[in-house]
Amino acid sequence: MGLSWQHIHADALRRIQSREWQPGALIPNEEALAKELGCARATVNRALRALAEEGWLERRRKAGTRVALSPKRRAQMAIPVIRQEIEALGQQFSHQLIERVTAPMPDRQCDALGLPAGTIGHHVRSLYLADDRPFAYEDRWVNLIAAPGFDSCPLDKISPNEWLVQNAPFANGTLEYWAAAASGEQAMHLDCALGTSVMVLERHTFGPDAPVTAMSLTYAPGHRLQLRI
Amino acid sequence: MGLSWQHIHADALRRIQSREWQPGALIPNEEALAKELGCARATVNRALRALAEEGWLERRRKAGTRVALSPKRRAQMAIPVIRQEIEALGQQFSHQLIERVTAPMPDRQCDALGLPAGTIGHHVRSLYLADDRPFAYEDRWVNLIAAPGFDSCPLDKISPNEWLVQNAPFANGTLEYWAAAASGEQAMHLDCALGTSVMVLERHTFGPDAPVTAMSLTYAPGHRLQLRI
DNA sequence: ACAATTATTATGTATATACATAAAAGAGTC
DNA sequence: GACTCTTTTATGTATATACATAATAATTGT
Repeated sequence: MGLSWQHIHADALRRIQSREWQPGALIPNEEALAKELGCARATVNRALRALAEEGWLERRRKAGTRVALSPKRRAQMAIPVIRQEIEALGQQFSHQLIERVTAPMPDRQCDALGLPAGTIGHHVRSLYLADDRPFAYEDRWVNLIAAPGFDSCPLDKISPNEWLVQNAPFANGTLEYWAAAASGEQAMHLDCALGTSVMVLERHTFGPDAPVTAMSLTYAPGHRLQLRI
Repeated sequence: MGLSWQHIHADALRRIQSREWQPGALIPNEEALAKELGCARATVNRALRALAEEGWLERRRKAGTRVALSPKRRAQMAIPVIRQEIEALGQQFSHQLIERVTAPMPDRQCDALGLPAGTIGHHVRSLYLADDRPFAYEDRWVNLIAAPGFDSCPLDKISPNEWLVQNAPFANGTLEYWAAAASGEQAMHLDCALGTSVMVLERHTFGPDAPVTAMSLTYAPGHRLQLRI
């Protein structure tokens, strides 16, 4: 067998990084590369397609393949699942239910989820702990249409997030982070001073048919969001 | 021709989201699916591989393909290039050089970049503006070995980041966000009160041969980091 | 000169075939 | 049972071939 597509991938990446293929320049076409490297065109295609997905190359039919001008590379992040975040740190995960109640959803959440104002939802506030120290404070509204049974599920052993992951269909969503000053409620539960700088994650989740949940997660001070490139 | 891999992809995704294929369950193998759907195994492979990359499926040789238990899907983020961030908001990008000096790099940056303590670097502090309002404050150390000429490049028209993107080879790096209270220096340049909650991005960039730069970027209050899933 | 049409071409995809490889399952041994 | 070794098997990859498609380049018509 000839070369693997990973070889071609590595070789092409080397040429890009060494500037043998300059930013913006056209590179040889698949057929030429295949001939030069002694493999099939499909193999070259596989390698170049991967490089394009990684942001190193830009490909267009007929126009050819060129090195990305500004390597607008993407960082990838595993969507945070708190239990895993905590266990990855070698700490003990636990959670506490603070309050749960079925009530009309605030306008802000209705808007974000695309639901009519005043839609009834289930509101859950809870606290996640790592080694019994506060890790994050969660404020969540759940659309009972998309997640029937959520209002009557036990939330002592399993966290709201885990119940939803297991029981509600999930298609896509949004994720947004910002820095905020801890509110009184947040400061109390996270065991920090009022106004401490904390990271907030707001997430909206949509199922294939209906919006599922709007969640805001306030991390304890010092939390870091790491992305790998 | 038979079905396209996008068709298979969409059909499989539908089965996952409708829970016809339950989380954790094994799905039929490629050959069976190819036969059922009336296409070649390679086509099924392409579709399932894509779904695995997106986090919906977990595949292992011989063990087969199963629906991801917790769909630990990945969010993707374009690595922030400030000019683009600002121009995407429809605002005018500009930047101001605050100070540049060649000096021994602090231990913290040397450690992070894997350079011996006391390595000489070029230190640049600058401010990015959107419509002439402060957008972010940048504090950057550059390894002159990896980016020769950086200490003598003009930084009035072009920003440090842009110069480096165009002139220094770039292989990989790290990206880390957290919430902090604005320091006096940061508050002054970002035109906010001391201690205001701000988002900080720290980024380390490595070339194929040597570390390139350690950067810390403090965003003006209110900045939001949006990720798409 | 300019618009509309056609030809060309690089990438994109589908297919059959063959073999590689990892990991599970089974067989055999102590 | 615990341990090897072998077999089986689903995914992973490489290949040749054929055709699809989009975008450019060339050509034609006015």
